[in-house]
Amino acid sequence: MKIGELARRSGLSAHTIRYYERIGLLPYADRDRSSQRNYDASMLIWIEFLGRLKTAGMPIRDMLRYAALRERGAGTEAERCEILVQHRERIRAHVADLQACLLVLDTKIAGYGDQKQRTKEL
Amino acid sequence: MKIGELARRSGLSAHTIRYYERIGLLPYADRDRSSQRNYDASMLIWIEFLGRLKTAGMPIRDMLRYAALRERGAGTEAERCEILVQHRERIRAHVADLQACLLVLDTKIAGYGDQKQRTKEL
DNA sequence: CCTTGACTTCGAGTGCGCTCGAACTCGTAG
DNA sequence: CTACGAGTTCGAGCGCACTCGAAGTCAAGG
Repeated sequence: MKIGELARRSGLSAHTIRYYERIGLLPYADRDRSSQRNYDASMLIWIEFLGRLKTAGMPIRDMLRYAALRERGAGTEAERCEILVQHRERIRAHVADLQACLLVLDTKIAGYGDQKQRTKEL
Repeated sequence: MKIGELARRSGLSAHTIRYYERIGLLPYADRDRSSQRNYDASMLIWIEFLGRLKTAGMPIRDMLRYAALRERGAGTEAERCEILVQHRERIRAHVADLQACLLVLDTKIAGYGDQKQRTKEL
């Protein structure tokens, strides 16, 4: 698979894929005789996982640590796991924050609703 | 209250408070004879609410729309309410995304746990 | 042979949300 | 009187995560 197809299938732009390779988030891809990157389907899995981490708010520098350990392969599992566990805690905290915000918004919106109600009643 | 105290009590830096005023997120503050800003406690409430919106991931441009309507006062309630309702939906969607990420992470972490288990057993 | 279009590298530019520093003015305490 | 600390304005700089454009290469189709 060339970069264009990977882009289409992953939802990233080709520019972004090259950028991710440049910074080390994606492994350096094999090139064909005319220097074009050639990917196999497993890259989609990795990109999808990166997308999860991104959605989860993980900064790129942490993804880089994870990606680097992944490149090193066996023997790095404990450290990789540690990164994920730490990030899971951050997400949980963030979800709790968001839920607190939802409460505040519900209250505020209910307040506006009351006003509307009173206006109607006039 | 001068800017330093507001900074201490709100958790923002004085630099950030001035920046927020500059862009219109905080109302233009009254100045004393020597051009120093003078705040009353109600500003803390507003800043705290802005903090909620920020935690909730609202971009500054949307906070600005809300702040502008608030400045205009009465008659803007419906529009303000609309902004909050829309943002509440975005937060809900985001929470759902995060929960999906948590599931993926739990699975991944459990996988690493298994490996650790197997290693122990060797 | 020639065009087309997808690829290559490289470096510069963008948008967001601050963050900082320089140079200045005040009001109060010693 | 003077030194200090807290304030002022202004504009520049920063970190993040892309995003884009220029200039070039290459393989396949008409």
